[in-house]
Amino acid sequence: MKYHHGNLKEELILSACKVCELSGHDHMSLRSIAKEASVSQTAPYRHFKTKECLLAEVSKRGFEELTDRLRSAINLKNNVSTKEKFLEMGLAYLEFGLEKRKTYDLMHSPVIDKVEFPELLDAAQGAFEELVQILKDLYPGISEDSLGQKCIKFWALMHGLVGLLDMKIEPEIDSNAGEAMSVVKKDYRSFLEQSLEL
Amino acid sequence: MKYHHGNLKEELILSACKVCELSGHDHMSLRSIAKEASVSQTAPYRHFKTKECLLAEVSKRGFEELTDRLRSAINLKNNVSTKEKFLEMGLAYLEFGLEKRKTYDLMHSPVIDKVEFPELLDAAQGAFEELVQILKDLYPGISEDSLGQKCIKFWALMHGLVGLLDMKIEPEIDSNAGEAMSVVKKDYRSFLEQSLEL
DNA sequence: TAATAATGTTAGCAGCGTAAACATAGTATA
DNA sequence: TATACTATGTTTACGCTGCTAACATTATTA
Repeated sequence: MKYHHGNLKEELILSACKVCELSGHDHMSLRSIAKEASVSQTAPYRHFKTKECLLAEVSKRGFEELTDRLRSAINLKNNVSTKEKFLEMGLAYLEFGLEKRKTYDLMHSPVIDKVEFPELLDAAQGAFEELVQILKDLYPGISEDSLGQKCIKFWALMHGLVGLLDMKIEPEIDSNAGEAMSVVKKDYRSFLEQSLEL
Repeated sequence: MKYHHGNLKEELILSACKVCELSGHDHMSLRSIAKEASVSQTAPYRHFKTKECLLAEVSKRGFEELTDRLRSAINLKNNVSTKEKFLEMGLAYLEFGLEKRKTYDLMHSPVIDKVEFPELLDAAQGAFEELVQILKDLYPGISEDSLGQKCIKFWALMHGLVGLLDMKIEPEIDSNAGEAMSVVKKDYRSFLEQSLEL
């Protein structure tokens, strides 16, 4: 075991990602991350000014993975309609949010002040750009304002849905009727199709 | 100054609400709450088993206030259309989310495991019920499934919008075009109207 | 009136983020 | 090549945190 690790910064980020998805961001201590990387408690301070900086890096990785997933969803099949690609993108967003729930929470948590981390904003913008591009393809010649509105609407709906789908809170339509959420869960696709007015 | 406070539990909840909206839930310590209520650091433990229990109470109050606001928005004016009332309710939701942002965050934060606090779930259900009721008025004879979908769609959109409206992340449609979010901010009402298909 | 329960305080533990001082290894310069 | 410097690791320690235990005071009840 050498004194100098060689690649500790990257190792710490990976450990942090692991601990985050395992325990959730409000249960991850710098000490547990350091332990996961088999290094002393204060070693992270040689690579990150504060704990928040390390969390910001985890968050950034999250946005990068989300961007990748959205892009993949769009590009996977070539011989399908733009509308179909758009739907696939929506599903990819939901899947990411549900599979990597704890990371998704961190990405949207107020514990990281995004204003202080420009590269985090850039990573988030990356995901948005995928959306903007496909919306432009879907509605050729659309005005900037309409594009903006559609963009926001999609993003808000997806973000809200991730929260609701995972949440325990859900509207109880009727005491002895099925729960509203299960109706949605049964068929994301038709729900998306209707909600996004496709 | 008497030894026995008489109404400490309620006082602590109010102090906690105050500290929450002032500092955000990840910066509120039991000690600071106790100090705000001018009581010893461990006094809260006579009324709340853990810190989480106190936070759950704050969250519950949040849902109750939200419910009140939604109800008020619907009932304020009597001689307006159901559609108009529905729009007012949407605005009320957004206003609550933006005005009480820190509390809103706590209400949706994973730090409180909602499954462990049934009365918190009840409070959240209360808000949903306002929505369900007005949707039934708006679409008389609507099927349970459609009602469920509309319900989820509204809630997800509102929840997502609160996040986006407050967030620093937003889609950059074009480098030198206005930001998408400002388009929405300029006129919530018309955005809601369009997004909710009214 | 005496016992008991309820509700407050004080003292102290282990875990946390972080700073300071120190140790070791890799790099640049003489 | 010897030496200084920088980068990167460890140890130690501080103040803050949630929480428990032991104790003090007041309210309630037999």
